[in-house]
Amino acid sequence: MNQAMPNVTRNTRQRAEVLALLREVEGFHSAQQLHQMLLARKAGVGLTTVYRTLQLLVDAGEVDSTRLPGGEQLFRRCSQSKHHHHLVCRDCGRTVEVAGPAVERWADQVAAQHGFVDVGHTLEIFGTCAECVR
Amino acid sequence: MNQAMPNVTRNTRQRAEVLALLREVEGFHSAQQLHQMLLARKAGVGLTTVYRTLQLLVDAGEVDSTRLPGGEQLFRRCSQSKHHHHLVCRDCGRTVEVAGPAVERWADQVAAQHGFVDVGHTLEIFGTCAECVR
DNA sequence: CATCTATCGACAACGACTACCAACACCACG
DNA sequence: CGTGGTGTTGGTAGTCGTTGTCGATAGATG
Ligand SMILES: [Zn+2]
Ligand SMILES: [Zn+2]
Ligand SMILES: [Zn+2]
Ligand SMILES: [Zn+2]
Repeated sequence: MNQAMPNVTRNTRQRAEVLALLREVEGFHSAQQLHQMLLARKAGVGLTTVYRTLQLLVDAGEVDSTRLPGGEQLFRRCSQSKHHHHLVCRDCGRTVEVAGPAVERWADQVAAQHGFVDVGHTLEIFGTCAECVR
Repeated sequence: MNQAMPNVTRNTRQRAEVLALLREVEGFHSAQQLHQMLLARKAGVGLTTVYRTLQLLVDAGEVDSTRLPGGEQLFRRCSQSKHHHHLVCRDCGRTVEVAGPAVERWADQVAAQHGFVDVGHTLEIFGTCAECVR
């Protein structure tokens, strides 16, 4: 007959391609950009699969995601697994990982002062990097 | 003949309606939500105009905007016109306006250290407010 | 190999948002 | 008050990122 247990993650060629690309790429990129790169290297991966794989990786904590002011979602494989934030170039996606212990404390403290619990935060710094200025 | 100076902001009924609504409403709402409210009160304001007016208000610093995790843009008339951030309850949407001069300086300084220019940032603190804990 | 089923992917659909453009209505001026 | 011009409106069509659909495909297990 059969048994119910729809919880197996398969090791497919497409997921390996996406992961390999993310390992070589620097900074944040959109799903569509990554898809274009995969096309360029003749990796056979559909756009839908790119989206799904990225979402899987985000859920698994393997990939960080942020959103452009326009709402577009960007993805990046992060080197650190601990909590940190990003300084991102609006034009080329170059990213610097930054840590601000003082900011973390400030955020928690402000929230506590107002009686908030289970506190989290989002913080992104945007700008144009030195390369893109020229 | 004529003179060139396309920089006059007119005082239209539609803009007054949007502003009046924003004055009565509490917390963050999407453009479409606000449009629905305007429909309900029989104010004749098109969706396009709602979007345009909100963008005007954001540019003028009269209204603050943030983005839902899904990317949808939310708007709120803020009591302060100067730069500040928000502490938002995940459950009820209650919002506290907070200011952190130290954070502002830190963000600009970090960006400058890495050669970034034209720098901006986003910062939101999320949590569960005292009311919603009970 | 055989079989089961998670996964793929081309395409359609969706939702937020914007461009278009002819009709409209502020408002400075006469 | 009229009137002219020009900033503004708004229905509609289109853009764009993202997700749903569903038959075809291909991992994994024995
Ligand atoms: Zn750059
Ligand atoms: Zn943090
Ligand atoms: Zn609450
Ligand atoms: Zn700030």
